[in-house]
Amino acid sequence: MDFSKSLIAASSKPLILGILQQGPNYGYDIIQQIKTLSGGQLEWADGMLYPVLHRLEKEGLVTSQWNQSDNGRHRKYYAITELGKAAIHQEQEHWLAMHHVLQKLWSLNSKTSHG
Amino acid sequence: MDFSKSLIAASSKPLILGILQQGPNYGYDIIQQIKTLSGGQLEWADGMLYPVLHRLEKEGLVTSQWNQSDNGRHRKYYAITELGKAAIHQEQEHWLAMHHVLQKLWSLNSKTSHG
DNA sequence: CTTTATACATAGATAATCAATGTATAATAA
DNA sequence: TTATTATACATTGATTATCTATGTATAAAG
Repeated sequence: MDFSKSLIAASSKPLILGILQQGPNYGYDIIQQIKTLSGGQLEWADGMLYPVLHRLEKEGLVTSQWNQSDNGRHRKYYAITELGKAAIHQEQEHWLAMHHVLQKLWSLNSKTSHG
Repeated sequence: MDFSKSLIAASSKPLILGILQQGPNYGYDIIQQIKTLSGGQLEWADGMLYPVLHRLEKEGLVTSQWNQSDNGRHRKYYAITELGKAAIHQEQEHWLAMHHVLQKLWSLNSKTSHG
């Protein structure tokens, strides 16, 4: 689909926080979930995700913890904080507000402009 | 409302192109329209708008033309091109696709997670 | 020992907002 | 004339973000 950088940027925070609201998760699986959720439209590279996770952690919206999986591979599990849950609501409000502005504009333009 | 930079960035292109689809317009008035459309939530500074307009022109999505207004002040009117109209559709598709991904995620999280 | 999948991390190029600043015209007020 | 406010366009510089490329490491399959 080739989404623009800016749209990816605008969605990364609510997307990741939203996934973590379902339970703690680690980077590699978050990428798979994003792909699944979007029906294959969004394919994040790992080099994209980790800097975002580190930023969210720095902002106090998530915490991280190293854990061993069944396989013996080490995984860094991220969990959402209370601050992170509040941020989800804020992100959701902002997104919906912008969505309504765009919808209003699109509805204006879909009407024939004579009358 | 204090929208994030990234959300402003993601909306700037569809917002401006959408406004210009209603007819040619100039920078100062586009800012007023954005404010009106958003119910006062979005207040763009002129230093934000003009670089975006220049970028859109460089991309061939809009054209510009100097005109005198009734007052005698000179205004640069921007008009959307055919390429610009096509870009609107693309922007709209991308926005809606992302919107549906987020909505799916939010609907998952609004359900109680025991069952 | 090679390849593939999993798993995390950083560096550097590129691109974008946005506050601050500058130029200029017209109207209003002293 | 001078000052202020609203209109109108433009650029600079600080900051912030993606995202490709690259690196490290473990485990399984062959």
